[in-house]
Amino acid sequence: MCVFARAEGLGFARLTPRMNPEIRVRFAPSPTGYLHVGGGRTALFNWLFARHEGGKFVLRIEDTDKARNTPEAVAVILDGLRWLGLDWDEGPGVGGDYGPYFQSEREEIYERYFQKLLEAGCLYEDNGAWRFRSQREVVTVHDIVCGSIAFDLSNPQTHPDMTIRRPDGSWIFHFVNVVDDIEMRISHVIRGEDHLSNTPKHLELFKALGVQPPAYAHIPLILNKDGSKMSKRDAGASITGYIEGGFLPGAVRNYLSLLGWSPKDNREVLELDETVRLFDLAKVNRKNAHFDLEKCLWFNTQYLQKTSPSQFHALSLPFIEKAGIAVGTPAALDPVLALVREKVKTLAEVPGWLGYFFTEEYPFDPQAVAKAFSTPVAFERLAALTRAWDTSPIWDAAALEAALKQVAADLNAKPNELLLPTRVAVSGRASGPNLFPMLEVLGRERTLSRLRHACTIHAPVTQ
RNA sequence: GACCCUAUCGUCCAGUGGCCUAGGACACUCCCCUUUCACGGGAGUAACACGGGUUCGAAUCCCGUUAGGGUCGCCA
Repeated sequence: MCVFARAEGLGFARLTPRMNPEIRVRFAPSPTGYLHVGGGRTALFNWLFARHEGGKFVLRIEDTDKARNTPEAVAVILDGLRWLGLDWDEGPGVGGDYGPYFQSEREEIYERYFQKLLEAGCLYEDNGAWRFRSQREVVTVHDIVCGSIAFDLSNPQTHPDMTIRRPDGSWIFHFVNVVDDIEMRISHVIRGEDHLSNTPKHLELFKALGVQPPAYAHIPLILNKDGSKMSKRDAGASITGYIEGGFLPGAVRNYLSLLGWSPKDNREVLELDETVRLFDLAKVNRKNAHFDLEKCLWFNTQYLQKTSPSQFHALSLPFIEKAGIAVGTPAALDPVLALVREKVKTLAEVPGWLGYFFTEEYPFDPQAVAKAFSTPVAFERLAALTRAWDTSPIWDAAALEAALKQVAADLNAKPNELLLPTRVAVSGRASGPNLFPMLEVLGRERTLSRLRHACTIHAPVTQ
């Protein structure tokens, strides 16, 4: 029998007091090869709580499953958290007083606690594995988010004794999780609601070990927009997807912070320090959230618009380089970026808008060509426009616009009948930045040669 | 199946017994701005799951039903 739990009728009275009044939370991911958006949100809430309370945010890697534990899989998690701006006070890379922070390196600790439970008679062997003998009680979870919930563990059929150690000596999640939370002096466990039903088991372990359990806060899950469970493949499920998709960390952080929590005053675009200031675990709601990529994109545009030109430049550059666009000097890129920045929702969309600024081999969209050059007069007009611009003493947006209007008047055409053909001729497409500023940036030489070239290749072959 | 959680516009959040003929945001529709597409400004469509209670009064409290989610592993 489990003597810790019996303790001559004193029960919880002889529990060891926690020596630290300090707030300490932890994010304890398993290195599965990707960081789930729900995990990112859990980490975020832990981090926000720690920062709000002036406590410590600990990162612990739960890599007891040796099979799929690789350095790459760990790196993905670390990179994702760093990208989101969630710095940890203790954990991989930064150390701390309660390490090591990889479960695979904490073997002796688990062995010690295992012996404790064994000596207390709380364990029994089953086919080589070790099980924890439940006290078969009603265990009540006092949860900051969910309230008090009673779980009746009395029926062994429905609540079998949990296994804590496999025949090969490796450890099971419930056990190491509890041991580490004790050893690392965790004061608040903030995790996904999928763990709520596991919590009574964890509480039994704490009781058997004679340690007062931490406070719990189970936060709602993030599901797909249709309510199904988000898996790796689903859009928006992986933090890496946001990094590669050209999202800004602040935007994703802001969006995720509002899934299950809000400042209660209808504000949505919240700076990080403001979120830290206002974050309140007790005000987290209990309803699962459905993920909406559209809204996340909207946040991204909000944050994108707040970047300075130089920030936008720096942020865009990796995506431009990845797209293989040779931009020449940074100075050549800036004016183009200034034209294009209001058109994009993500950094990944930047290259798509500026390709034709940096090559003469830009493609022509067939639909745009059909629309712009449907009639032979389009070429006459373009030719007249080309002549007028060729002799324009000044090459700036205002001059170009004035000249175009004059040409249109001379030709008895409306100005906007000249705009689309011009745009398609110089860019190959029907939409883009404001035309005249765009031509100003493009420059006289390239604009004129493109106009002539487009007339040559798109003019009717019947002439 | 058992146990647990949840239930306000399509989605995310407000709303904790009377301020609610339910508010904000995303999306959508329309209008304005615009010599493209966007941006921006304005307007609009759209919800208290259902049924019982409690109460002078319920989106708000209670019960049931239904629906969704979670857990029930020698996964984490």
